Amino acid sequence: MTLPSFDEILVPNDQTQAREEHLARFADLVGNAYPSKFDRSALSGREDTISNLKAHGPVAAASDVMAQVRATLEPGTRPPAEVKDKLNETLKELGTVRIAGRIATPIRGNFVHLTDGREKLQIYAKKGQFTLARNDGEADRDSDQAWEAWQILDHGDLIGVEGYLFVTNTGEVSVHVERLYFLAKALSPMPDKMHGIEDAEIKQRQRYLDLIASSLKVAGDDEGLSTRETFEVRAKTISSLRRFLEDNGYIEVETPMLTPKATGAAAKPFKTHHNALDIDLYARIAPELYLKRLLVGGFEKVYELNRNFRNEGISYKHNPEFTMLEFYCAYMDVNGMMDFCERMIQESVRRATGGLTVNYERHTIDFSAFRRLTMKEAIAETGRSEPMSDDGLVACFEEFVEPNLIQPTFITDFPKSISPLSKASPENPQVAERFELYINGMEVANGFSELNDPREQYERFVDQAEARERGDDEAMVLDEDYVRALSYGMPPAAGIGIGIDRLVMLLTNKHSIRDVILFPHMRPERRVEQAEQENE
RNA sequence: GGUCCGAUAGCUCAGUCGGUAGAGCAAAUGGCUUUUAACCAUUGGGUCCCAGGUUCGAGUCCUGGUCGGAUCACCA
Repeated sequence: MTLPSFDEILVPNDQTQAREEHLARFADLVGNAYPSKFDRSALSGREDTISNLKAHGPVAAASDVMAQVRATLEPGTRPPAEVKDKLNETLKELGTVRIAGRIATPIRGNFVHLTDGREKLQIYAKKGQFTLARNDGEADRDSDQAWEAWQILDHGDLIGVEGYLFVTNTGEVSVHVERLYFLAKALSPMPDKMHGIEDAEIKQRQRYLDLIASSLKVAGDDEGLSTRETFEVRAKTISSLRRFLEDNGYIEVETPMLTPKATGAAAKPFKTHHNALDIDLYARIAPELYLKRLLVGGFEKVYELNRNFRNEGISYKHNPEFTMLEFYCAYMDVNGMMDFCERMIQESVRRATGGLTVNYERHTIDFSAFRRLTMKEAIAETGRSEPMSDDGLVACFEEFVEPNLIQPTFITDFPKSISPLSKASPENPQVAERFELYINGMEVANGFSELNDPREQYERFVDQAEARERGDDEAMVLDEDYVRALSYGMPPAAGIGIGIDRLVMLLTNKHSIRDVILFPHMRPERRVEQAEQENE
């Protein structure tokens, strides 16, 4: 086996060579170019990250004062010196701040911005007025050597500074550096500060670089959420869903990802092998049957928010692994679940966006009230005649109705034949007590009254097995232990699965699932020589 | 898998009819040193995705391939 060399992984060019030289000089100047820590100060009662200082700390306060002063001035004019001087006295009394971050602008002159990934803060270094801290416990380098060090810092390096806050002539709150710390080197050059990374492949493969680019970007804020903001909304959405469920008495559980049978949904699984047991296992396609075993066991409200794996096509709304929220509530039926789902999604929209409407592509999606239609009613609205067979009904729905369901809509009364885990309606035994939620033509959720009659559940599995015999390789697989579990008595219950990636797409106005997954599935990267060898 | 489009400097992109490989940003050197995306001057930087073909000559035309994007089909 031959491993690639360091130079094959990081191909040297004029930029990396300059940075390597700077790194060597820093190693000499500070003793250790990769120190273990940097303690940030806590002026505002919390660690002085740049974001905290700008949101809650003295930087926020001073910026407010300057903003008020500026509002009284002609655009482009500098704030009066007396205002600035007074503010600077107050800031200096606060004492020393210690902040760390990535150098967000090329070094040019005395000013540089640092970023903590979200916010930027300007720092000012004046020759003769700061020293360079050593990372090996020795005494600081003097101000001449510190100035030498300042000049060989590169765009993207990670540094810490100790100094006092002040306001510049143009009114920007900055840190006057008194002590400079070198924390880590950026050997590779930073992306273009105006354009960032445009190549979708690099954005996805090297998400770290995409995130750096979005934190360095200077202008052009009309392009919607940055990559950073998109994943912050994703995190907020997920935590709001968890909070909502827990406030309503649900507990989070974890059920197997590696399962002996891929069942609980209609999908093709990934197969793997356990060596010690010498058995094949499948990455789960749904946690559903495990969660309902917990209803049998007496957990009345359970949820699981985690990945499912389906060995199928990749598209703007499909990734081989995707995040699904599934939850089950004992003694509730399909109608109760629709009510609950509606309230929960409204809450997550409110948390993510502050309101109940979302602009998505050319549409404004209004989450304030979800429509409810039976599948047949939805087809009738298109003016088409109603197909007779279940398969025809579903095909007609998927082709003519689904793409046009832009506003949040619950579709109910699915054919029982395609709903093997769902209770049949007492009024119409051919119809399942099931719904799917559609938004912007995408299925976002799927829920039903859970079938809890073990004998009927067995018969449904038999029907699925027959469909499989006929060539439907996505028909559901019989789970004997699940039938056995139902035989002990499962309370009447409703359950639902919500596609989190798709929900986040809607909340962030992203049109590809890959834009809301940090590391979406991609073909492995191959170097040219490798590809050539394999082709021979 | 089908169709269409794309790949040129570290990044963002030009490149006309087939005739010496270009710009901005970034980098290096020097100057400036309270600036607000781009300060001034100079310099360096290229497997034009890969392989083959046509041609006196290919970034450009042709064939095959790799990777990516859009879209259609299947799937949540």
